Amino acid sequence: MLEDSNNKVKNTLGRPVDAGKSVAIVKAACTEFFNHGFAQSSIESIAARAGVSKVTVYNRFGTKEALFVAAVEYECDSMRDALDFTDVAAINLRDALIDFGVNMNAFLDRDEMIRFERHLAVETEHNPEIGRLFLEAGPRRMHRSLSGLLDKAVESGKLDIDDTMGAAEQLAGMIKGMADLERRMGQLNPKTRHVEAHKRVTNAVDMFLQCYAAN
Amino acid sequence: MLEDSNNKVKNTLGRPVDAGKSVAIVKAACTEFFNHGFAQSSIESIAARAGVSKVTVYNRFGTKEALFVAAVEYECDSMRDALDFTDVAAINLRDALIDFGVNMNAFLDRDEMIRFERHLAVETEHNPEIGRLFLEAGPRRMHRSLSGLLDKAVESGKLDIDDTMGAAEQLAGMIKGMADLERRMGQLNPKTRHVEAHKRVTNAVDMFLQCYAAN
DNA sequence: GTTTAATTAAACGGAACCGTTCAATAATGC
DNA sequence: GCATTATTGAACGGTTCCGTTTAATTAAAC
Repeated sequence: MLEDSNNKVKNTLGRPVDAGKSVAIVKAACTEFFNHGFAQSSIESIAARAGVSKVTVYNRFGTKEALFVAAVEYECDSMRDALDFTDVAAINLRDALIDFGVNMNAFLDRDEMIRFERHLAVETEHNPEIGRLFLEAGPRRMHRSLSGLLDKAVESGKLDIDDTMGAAEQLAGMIKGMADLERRMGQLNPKTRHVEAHKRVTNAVDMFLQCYAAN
Repeated sequence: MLEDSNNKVKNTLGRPVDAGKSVAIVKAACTEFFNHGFAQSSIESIAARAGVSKVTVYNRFGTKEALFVAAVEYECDSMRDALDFTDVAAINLRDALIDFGVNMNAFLDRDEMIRFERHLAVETEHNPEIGRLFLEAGPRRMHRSLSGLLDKAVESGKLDIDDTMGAAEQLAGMIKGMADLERRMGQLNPKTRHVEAHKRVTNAVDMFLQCYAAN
């Protein structure tokens, strides 16, 4: 994903490009950007964190904005990789849905993800494209994944749902509940958040199944 | 809410303080802060927008941070005032809930609110207290309001719900759906968002009633 | 008119940062 | 050795901004 050759013909002459440095820069950029925001992050601190000179950063990425976009893309790639709760090996549907919900919550509950979402949302005001990148890499992917799970349950006669995408949206919405907002506003109790989340998930799944279970 | 006298004994001597200026400053601060973020906003542009000298801003609010807090409080006050969909005079419960959902969605769908939420979430990282202020003034208030509406329906025998706060959370979550995220990431189609929202609300309410309607 | 306090414009010191330039050095192929 | 490219450190010009100071002006009470 990180194209290092800069679209140039591979040079056989001179000092070779150290590919690891681009990765180090992007990782450092993620840390800085998604912990302090775009404007608050300086290229120099990113370079320092990456163990690289500022000039190298500019040589590889051109501008601060381009580096930010690269950081977003990198983070989205990580999301894509980490977002495979699809292979739920649960025996019954209820357990599968609860599993999905608990995993989803745990995924969203990580500090990195919270901060990433916060700062990304602000930067979409300057560059809407990165908002689309994020949604495609994460939420929409997860939405389709849950919808697919429901599709299978419909096919096997366990559920009776017309619009599985809509139903998946309902379930995901209930699973998030108010915690989504409380989390983003930094008001989720670290001690009780996991217990509360589990309760919220089971309640949501049970309510959901009560409605959509096939007669 | 805006205390202008600075805890001093009212002066009868000298030039009197122009109370309108504090309001103008806070309003200008809201515009700047919640459109460009804290760090990107300069005291000088706020002062200019308020038609006031920079020194006056510092005389009244002391620091940039204090001004930001004042702006958040002002915005939260506005929220409190605007957040009265309580008096739903709908005849049947379904209409009342749909009304509530549509109003809530319209409230959240305003550009000012979207930007306010975005920038506030980022600033909670530096100052968690403002996150609490926001949640109390807005979301939690609305949550209790919806829960109260459900309570009445339970009392009058229309609904059968043990945990009305939990149920209200479920309904609100479904009403938000994915749109909440899409909106924050700047990917909600301006042309279809209202229609989609209405459909999402009615579907959520119907699903909700199907589950919790008293036998 | 005099006194008192609020307000202003202008300027300042200090800091931070972006993006560039330049000379020096490092790592490769020949 | 030489040629070539990557990389570095240091410095620079330009900009922006914070928070303060100063001298001048304004609006009220007396």
